[in-house]
Amino acid sequence: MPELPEVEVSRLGLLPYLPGQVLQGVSLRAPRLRHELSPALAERPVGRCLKRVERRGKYLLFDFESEGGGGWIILHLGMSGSLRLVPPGTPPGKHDHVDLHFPGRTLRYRDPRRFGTLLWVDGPVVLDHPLLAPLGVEPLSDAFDGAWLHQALRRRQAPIKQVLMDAHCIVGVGNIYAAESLFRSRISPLTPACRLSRQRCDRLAATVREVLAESIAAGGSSVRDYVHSDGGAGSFQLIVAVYDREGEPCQVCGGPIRRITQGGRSTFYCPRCQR
DNA sequence: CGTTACCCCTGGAGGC
DNA sequence: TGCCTCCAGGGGTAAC
Repeated sequence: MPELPEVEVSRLGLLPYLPGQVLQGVSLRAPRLRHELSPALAERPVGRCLKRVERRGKYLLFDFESEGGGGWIILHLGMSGSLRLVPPGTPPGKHDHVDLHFPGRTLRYRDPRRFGTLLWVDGPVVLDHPLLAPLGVEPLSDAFDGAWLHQALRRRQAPIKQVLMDAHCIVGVGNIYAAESLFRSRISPLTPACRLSRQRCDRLAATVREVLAESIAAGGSSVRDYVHSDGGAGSFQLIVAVYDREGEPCQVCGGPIRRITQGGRSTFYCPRCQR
Protein backbone atom coordinates (compact mmCIF):
# COMPACT_ATOMS: atom_id res chain seq x y z
CA MET A 1 0.00 0.00 0.00
CA PRO A 2 1.54 3.26 -1.12
CA GLU A 3 2.48 5.57 1.72
CA LEU A 4 4.24 8.93 1.65
CA PRO A 5 7.62 7.56 0.49
CA GLU A 6 6.10 5.64 -2.42
CA VAL A 7 4.11 8.69 -3.49
CA GLU A 8 7.16 10.93 -3.25
CA VAL A 9 9.26 8.45 -5.22
CA SER A 10 6.55 8.32 -7.88
CA ARG A 11 6.63 12.10 -8.06
CA LEU A 12 10.41 12.16 -8.38
CA GLY A 13 10.16 9.59 -11.14
CA LEU A 14 7.85 11.83 -13.15
CA LEU A 15 9.82 15.06 -12.79
CA PRO A 16 12.43 14.36 -15.49
CA TYR A 17 9.74 13.67 -18.10
CA LEU A 18 6.43 15.46 -17.62
CA PRO A 19 6.73 19.09 -16.48
CA GLY A 20 6.74 21.41 -19.51
CA GLN A 21 4.76 18.94 -21.64
CA VAL A 22 1.33 19.66 -23.12
CA LEU A 23 -1.35 17.08 -22.35
CA GLN A 24 -2.61 15.60 -25.63
CA GLY A 25 -5.54 13.58 -24.35
CA VAL A 26 -7.00 11.47 -21.56
CA SER A 27 -8.38 7.93 -21.70
CA LEU A 28 -10.86 6.84 -19.04
CA ARG A 29 -11.54 3.11 -19.06
CA ALA A 30 -13.39 2.73 -15.76
CA PRO A 31 -16.58 4.54 -14.71
CA ARG A 32 -15.28 5.13 -11.21
CA LEU A 33 -12.46 4.64 -8.77
CA ARG A 34 -13.23 5.61 -5.20
CA HIS A 35 -15.40 8.30 -6.74
CA GLU A 36 -16.99 8.64 -10.13
CA LEU A 37 -14.52 9.69 -12.84
CA SER A 38 -15.93 12.97 -14.10
CA PRO A 39 -15.98 13.83 -17.82
CA ALA A 40 -14.22 17.07 -16.84
CA LEU A 41 -11.10 15.02 -16.17
CA ALA A 42 -11.04 13.84 -19.77
CA GLU A 43 -11.75 17.28 -21.23
CA ARG A 44 -10.60 20.24 -19.17
CA PRO A 45 -6.84 19.59 -18.90
CA VAL A 46 -6.35 18.61 -22.56
CA GLY A 47 -4.22 21.08 -24.52
CA ARG A 48 -2.74 22.57 -21.36
CA CYS A 49 0.87 22.54 -20.28
CA LEU A 50 1.76 20.60 -17.14
CA LYS A 51 3.71 23.06 -15.06
CA ARG A 52 4.65 21.12 -11.92
CA VAL A 53 3.96 17.93 -10.02
CA GLU A 54 3.57 18.57 -6.30
CA ARG A 55 2.77 16.38 -3.31
CA ARG A 56 0.58 17.02 -0.27
CA GLY A 57 0.45 14.04 2.07
CA LYS A 58 -0.26 11.04 -0.14
CA TYR A 59 -1.86 13.18 -2.83
CA LEU A 60 -0.08 14.03 -6.07
CA LEU A 61 -1.03 17.40 -7.52
CA PHE A 62 -0.58 18.13 -11.23
CA ASP A 63 -0.54 21.86 -11.99
CA PHE A 64 -1.88 22.72 -15.45
CA GLU A 65 -1.23 26.34 -16.23
CA SER A 66 -3.44 28.29 -18.57
CA GLU A 67 -4.25 31.87 -19.60
CA GLY A 68 -7.74 31.36 -18.30
CA GLY A 69 -6.82 30.49 -14.73
CA GLY A 70 -5.44 27.00 -14.89
CA GLY A 71 -6.45 23.93 -12.98
CA TRP A 72 -5.19 20.83 -11.22
CA ILE A 73 -5.44 17.09 -11.33
CA ILE A 74 -5.60 15.61 -7.84
CA LEU A 75 -4.45 11.98 -7.66
CA HIS A 76 -4.40 9.51 -4.76
CA LEU A 77 -3.11 5.97 -5.18
CA GLY A 78 -5.39 4.48 -2.55
CA MET A 79 -4.32 1.02 -1.51
CA SER A 80 -3.28 -0.57 -4.73
CA GLY A 81 -2.68 2.27 -7.16
CA SER A 82 0.48 2.68 -9.18
CA LEU A 83 1.79 4.95 -11.92
CA ARG A 84 4.05 4.14 -14.77
CA LEU A 85 5.26 5.77 -17.94
CA VAL A 86 4.73 3.67 -21.04
CA PRO A 87 5.26 4.21 -24.78
CA PRO A 88 2.16 5.49 -26.61
CA GLY A 89 0.00 2.66 -27.88
CA THR A 90 0.99 0.17 -25.20
CA PRO A 91 -2.08 -2.07 -24.71
CA PRO A 92 -3.67 -1.50 -21.30
CA GLY A 93 -3.93 -4.33 -18.79
CA LYS A 94 -7.02 -5.32 -16.90
CA HIS A 95 -6.65 -2.74 -14.14
CA ASP A 96 -5.15 0.11 -16.17
CA HIS A 97 -8.01 2.56 -15.70
CA VAL A 98 -6.67 5.94 -16.81
CA ASP A 99 -4.08 7.22 -19.31
CA LEU A 100 -2.75 10.76 -19.56
CA HIS A 101 -1.24 11.11 -23.02
CA PHE A 102 1.82 13.32 -23.29
CA PRO A 103 4.02 13.68 -26.38
CA GLY A 104 6.03 10.47 -26.68
CA ARG A 105 4.91 9.13 -23.28
CA THR A 106 1.75 7.95 -21.63
CA LEU A 107 1.26 8.25 -17.88
CA ARG A 108 -0.72 5.15 -16.95
CA TYR A 109 -2.72 4.73 -13.75
CA ARG A 110 -3.28 1.16 -12.55
CA ASP A 111 -5.42 0.31 -9.53
CA PRO A 112 -6.79 -3.23 -9.02
CA ARG A 113 -8.84 -2.35 -5.96
CA ARG A 114 -9.93 1.05 -7.19
CA PHE A 115 -9.57 2.80 -3.86
CA GLY A 116 -7.72 5.61 -5.59
CA THR A 117 -8.84 9.13 -6.49
CA LEU A 118 -8.36 11.07 -9.71
CA LEU A 119 -10.16 14.34 -10.26
CA TRP A 120 -10.01 17.69 -12.00
CA VAL A 121 -10.21 20.98 -10.11
CA ASP A 122 -10.65 24.30 -11.93
CA GLY A 123 -8.70 27.34 -10.79
CA PRO A 124 -5.21 28.40 -9.79
CA VAL A 125 -5.37 27.18 -6.19
CA VAL A 126 -5.74 23.59 -5.09
CA LEU A 127 -4.73 23.46 -1.42
CA ASP A 128 -8.09 24.81 -0.28
CA HIS A 129 -9.86 21.87 -1.91
CA PRO A 130 -12.05 19.97 0.62
CA LEU A 131 -9.81 16.89 0.33
CA LEU A 132 -6.61 18.83 1.03
CA ALA A 133 -7.57 21.67 3.34
CA PRO A 134 -8.03 19.51 6.48
CA LEU A 135 -4.67 17.74 6.10
CA GLY A 136 -2.14 17.96 8.91
CA VAL A 137 1.55 18.70 9.06
CA GLU A 138 4.07 17.35 6.54
CA PRO A 139 6.36 15.11 8.60
CA LEU A 140 9.40 15.99 6.47
CA SER A 141 8.90 19.74 6.85
CA ASP A 142 10.73 21.93 9.35
CA ALA A 143 7.46 22.55 11.15
CA PHE A 144 7.36 18.94 12.35
CA ASP A 145 9.44 18.32 15.46
CA GLY A 146 9.07 17.15 19.05
CA ALA A 147 7.70 20.45 20.24
CA TRP A 148 5.04 20.52 17.56
CA LEU A 149 4.12 16.89 18.19
CA HIS A 150 3.89 17.33 21.96
CA GLN A 151 1.55 20.26 21.48
CA ALA A 152 -0.56 18.45 18.86
CA LEU A 153 -1.04 15.38 21.06
CA ARG A 154 -2.16 17.27 24.15
CA ARG A 155 -5.87 16.63 23.69
CA ARG A 156 -5.69 13.26 22.04
CA GLN A 157 -6.56 10.39 24.33
CA ALA A 158 -6.56 7.80 21.55
CA PRO A 159 -3.60 5.39 21.31
CA ILE A 160 -0.54 6.99 19.73
CA LYS A 161 -0.56 4.49 16.84
CA GLN A 162 -3.98 5.69 15.71
CA VAL A 163 -3.12 9.37 16.10
CA LEU A 164 0.10 8.89 14.10
CA MET A 165 -1.99 7.53 11.25
CA ASP A 166 -4.55 10.34 11.41
CA ALA A 167 -3.95 12.45 8.30
CA HIS A 168 -5.64 15.42 9.94
CA CYS A 169 -2.77 15.40 12.42
CA ILE A 170 0.25 14.15 10.43
CA VAL A 171 0.05 13.26 6.74
CA GLY A 172 1.59 10.29 5.00
CA VAL A 173 2.22 7.92 7.90
CA GLY A 174 0.43 4.66 7.18
CA ASN A 175 0.36 1.35 8.95
CA ILE A 176 3.89 0.22 8.10
CA TYR A 177 5.64 3.47 8.98
CA ALA A 178 3.62 3.99 12.14
CA ALA A 179 4.67 0.54 13.36
CA GLU A 180 8.33 0.99 12.45
CA SER A 181 8.56 4.49 13.92
CA LEU A 182 7.07 3.38 17.23
CA PHE A 183 9.41 0.38 17.37
CA ARG A 184 12.47 2.53 16.76
CA SER A 185 11.41 5.01 19.40
CA ARG A 186 10.56 2.17 21.83
CA ILE A 187 7.07 3.53 22.42
CA SER A 188 4.09 1.20 22.85
CA PRO A 189 1.41 1.70 20.18
CA LEU A 190 -1.16 1.50 22.99
CA THR A 191 0.08 4.56 24.89
CA PRO A 192 -2.54 7.32 25.01
CA ALA A 193 -1.10 10.06 22.81
CA CYS A 194 -1.55 12.82 25.38
CA ARG A 195 0.57 10.91 27.89
CA LEU A 196 3.78 11.07 25.84
CA SER A 197 6.41 13.25 27.46
CA ARG A 198 8.18 15.98 25.54
CA GLN A 199 11.30 13.81 25.45
CA ARG A 200 9.42 10.89 23.93
CA CYS A 201 7.81 13.24 21.39
CA ASP A 202 11.28 14.41 20.41
CA ARG A 203 12.31 10.81 19.85
CA LEU A 204 9.14 9.90 17.98
CA ALA A 205 9.27 12.91 15.66
CA ALA A 206 12.89 12.11 14.86
CA THR A 207 12.18 8.45 14.08
CA VAL A 208 9.13 9.22 11.92
CA ARG A 209 11.29 11.56 9.87
CA GLU A 210 14.15 9.07 9.77
CA VAL A 211 12.03 6.12 8.61
CA LEU A 212 10.32 8.14 5.88
CA ALA A 213 13.57 9.67 4.65
CA GLU A 214 15.29 6.27 4.58
CA SER A 215 12.49 4.79 2.55
CA ILE A 216 12.47 7.63 0.05
CA ALA A 217 16.23 7.38 -0.33
CA ALA A 218 16.04 3.63 -0.93
CA GLY A 219 13.20 3.99 -3.46
CA GLY A 220 14.67 7.04 -5.11
CA SER A 221 17.82 5.16 -6.01
CA SER A 222 15.80 2.76 -8.14
CA VAL A 223 13.78 5.32 -10.10
CA ARG A 224 14.09 5.07 -13.88
CA ASP A 225 11.36 5.70 -16.42
CA TYR A 226 9.31 3.20 -14.50
CA VAL A 227 7.50 4.66 -11.55
CA HIS A 228 7.18 2.23 -8.67
CA SER A 229 4.27 2.46 -6.31
CA ASP A 230 3.27 -1.05 -5.36
CA GLY A 231 4.89 -0.81 -1.94
CA GLY A 232 5.32 -4.55 -1.74
CA ALA A 233 7.55 -6.09 0.91
CA GLY A 234 11.14 -5.08 0.42
CA SER A 235 10.42 -2.98 -2.63
CA PHE A 236 12.00 -0.01 -0.92
CA GLN A 237 14.66 -1.97 0.93
CA LEU A 238 13.42 -0.42 4.15
CA ILE A 239 14.53 -2.69 6.95
CA VAL A 240 11.18 -3.70 8.38
CA ALA A 241 11.65 -4.64 12.03
CA VAL A 242 8.09 -5.42 13.13
CA TYR A 243 5.54 -4.91 10.36
CA ASP A 244 3.93 -8.22 9.27
CA ARG A 245 6.33 -10.16 11.52
CA GLU A 246 3.94 -11.60 14.09
CA GLY A 247 5.65 -14.33 16.12
CA GLU A 248 9.11 -13.63 14.74
CA PRO A 249 11.88 -12.73 17.17
CA CYS A 250 12.45 -9.05 17.92
CA GLN A 251 15.76 -7.86 16.47
CA VAL A 252 16.63 -6.22 19.78
CA CYS A 253 15.43 -8.52 22.59
CA GLY A 254 14.59 -11.76 20.78
CA GLY A 255 11.06 -11.86 22.17
CA PRO A 256 8.13 -12.56 19.83
CA ILE A 257 6.60 -9.71 17.84
CA ARG A 258 2.96 -9.35 18.73
CA ARG A 259 0.03 -8.46 16.54
CA ILE A 260 -3.01 -6.66 17.87
CA THR A 261 -5.94 -4.83 16.30
CA GLN A 262 -6.37 -1.09 16.75
CA GLY A 263 -9.17 0.79 15.08
CA GLY A 264 -9.81 -2.23 12.88
CA ARG A 265 -6.22 -2.37 11.67
CA SER A 266 -3.30 -4.62 12.47
CA THR A 267 -0.58 -3.28 14.72
CA PHE A 268 2.76 -5.07 15.06
CA TYR A 269 5.08 -4.33 17.97
CA CYS A 270 7.46 -5.76 20.53
CA PRO A 271 5.76 -5.70 23.93
CA ARG A 272 9.11 -6.02 25.71
CA CYS A 273 10.95 -3.20 23.94
CA GLN A 274 8.02 -0.85 23.48
CA ARG A 275 6.57 0.62 26.65
C1' DC B 1 -14.25 18.69 19.01
C1' DG B 2 -12.73 13.78 19.43
C1' DT B 3 -13.91 9.12 18.40
C1' DT B 4 -16.15 5.31 16.04
C1' DA B 5 -18.75 2.56 12.40
C1' DC B 6 -19.25 1.87 7.81
C1' DC B 7 -18.26 1.73 3.05
C1' DC B 8 -15.72 1.55 -1.40
C1' DC B 9 -13.13 -3.12 -4.07
C1' DT B 10 -10.46 -7.18 -5.22
C1' DG B 11 -6.59 -10.47 -4.69
C1' DG B 12 -4.93 -13.69 -1.82
C1' DA B 13 -5.39 -16.77 2.01
C1' DG B 14 -7.61 -20.38 4.26
C1' DG B 15 -11.31 -23.85 4.78
C1' DC B 16 -13.61 -27.79 3.02
C1' DT C 1 -7.47 -29.42 -7.46
C1' DG C 2 -11.12 -26.25 -7.14
C1' DC C 3 -14.68 -23.58 -5.30
C1' DC C 4 -16.43 -20.62 -1.73
C1' DT C 5 -16.02 -17.37 2.01
C1' DC C 6 -13.55 -14.07 4.47
C1' DC C 7 -11.13 -10.00 4.99
C1' DA C 8 -7.32 -6.36 4.96
C1' DG C 9 -6.61 -1.85 4.15
C1' DG C 10 -6.60 4.33 3.19
C1' DG C 11 -9.40 7.51 4.19
C1' DG C 12 -13.76 10.09 3.54
C1' DT C 13 -18.26 10.62 5.48
C1' DA C 14 -21.95 10.26 8.67
C1' DA C 15 -23.23 9.51 13.19
C1' DC C 16 -22.48 9.48 18.02
